[in-house]
Amino acid sequence: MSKVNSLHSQSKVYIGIVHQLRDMISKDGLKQGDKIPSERELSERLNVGRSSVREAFRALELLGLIETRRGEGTFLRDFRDHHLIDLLGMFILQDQKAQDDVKCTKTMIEKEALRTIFCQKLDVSGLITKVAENKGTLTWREIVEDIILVSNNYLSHRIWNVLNDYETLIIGEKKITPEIKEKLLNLLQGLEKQDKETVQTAYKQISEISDRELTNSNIFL
Amino acid sequence: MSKVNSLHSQSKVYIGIVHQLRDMISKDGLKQGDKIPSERELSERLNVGRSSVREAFRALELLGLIETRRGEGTFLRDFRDHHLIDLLGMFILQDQKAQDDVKCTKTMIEKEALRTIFCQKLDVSGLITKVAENKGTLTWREIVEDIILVSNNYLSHRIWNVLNDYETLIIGEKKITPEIKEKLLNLLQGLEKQDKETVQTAYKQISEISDRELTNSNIFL
DNA sequence: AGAAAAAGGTGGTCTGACCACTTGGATTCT
DNA sequence: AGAATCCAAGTGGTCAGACCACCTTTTTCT
Repeated sequence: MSKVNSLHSQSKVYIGIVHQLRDMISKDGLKQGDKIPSERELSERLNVGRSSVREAFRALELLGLIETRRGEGTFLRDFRDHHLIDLLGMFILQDQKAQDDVKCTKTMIEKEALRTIFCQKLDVSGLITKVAENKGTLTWREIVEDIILVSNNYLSHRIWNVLNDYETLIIGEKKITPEIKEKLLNLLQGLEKQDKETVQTAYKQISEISDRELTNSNIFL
Repeated sequence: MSKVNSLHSQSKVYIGIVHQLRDMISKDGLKQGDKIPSERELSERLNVGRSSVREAFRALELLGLIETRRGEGTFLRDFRDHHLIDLLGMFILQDQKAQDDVKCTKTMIEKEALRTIFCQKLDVSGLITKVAENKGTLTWREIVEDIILVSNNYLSHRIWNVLNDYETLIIGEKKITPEIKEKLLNLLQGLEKQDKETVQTAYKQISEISDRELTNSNIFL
């Protein structure tokens, strides 16, 4: 009984429920979109009050990890869908230093991804095709995300996503101009041909172009 | 009345409360450490049930935005102290690949910190003294943390901390052997003398030593 | 004055009661 | 039989009230 308190000795019940939930998810192999036991059932199963279950649910909901639908139930959400950033942005927006940190860290991840792709000679031919054939539907985010995905570090990808969300919230979406597209192709081809110089130059150029636009956007803040 | 629902038409009350809280914080100029009105008071002021206030509080608490102390009250936390990543980690980092990703990402942050320190010629003399005079009380974590702090990217620091916690949990704490201490001093002095070669060599050596020990530890997993 | 006890405030939790909404099966109509 | 309707059960959303445990402050007792 009351596994909630036995395993994770923390005081708060709702924290215990969060942990239980996580265990339950991994043990039962629940995937995104699957249904989670109802509040009432959980409260019985775990010997806790329904309100405590709700507290845990609401916390996870705000984090974007679950989704509740009135009259239907509670469901696991696609982890990629987090709206963490709305929240964070809502509370942190003011801090200029934090914004700089976000930019630095994001850049770091991007560079590292490029480095990894370069050093491990990972295949980017698909990406080149994608960019080359693009007819305007491609977003900047999508491309950079693809690049990071090729580098095959899911964690970095997640962090980058969070940071990008945050930045987008403040600055807005970056557009792909023909100019950027060209540099982007240079960069990708540089990766493919193992041409370090080209990659570095292209990346630097893209950064400069972006910064130029960012500065413009910033005026309005 | 019920400002909660009037302004932000969203259905859920607790979401409205989160927004109200945000407004309240910026309007009253609350800083980290300041006390937030009690659950009972808020529930009266906003014409909502106390349980709804609690749901909002628990969500913000899990996000690390507020802190509650039984018998005392609820307080604002350092916004930059969010444990977003902890949460993500808790739910996402479960397999071997994820662990590799953690190591890569952690290394990336460390390297970037070194790069920043090197390029911006930041001062590490204090660190050198600290390491040199160390009488065994210094932990590996502390040193690397200091290095990252010198690079002055708080966000990276937070992420690194989380990743390090995660790794420590799985692998255990790294010790500082005389061998590592020596390489560490080389590295720091390299930074100070703007000697790129020394820094790179030292970092590589330290990595190798660490990996050797990590491999040993891993046997027991 | 100092120590001990009581009072008041605060978060932590549970219970029970409604409400609003969705769903699916039973009922009714054609 | 088939289609449209209705209704009961299940689920989340919210509230009110009751305790408990804990901390601080005040009062009381010595």
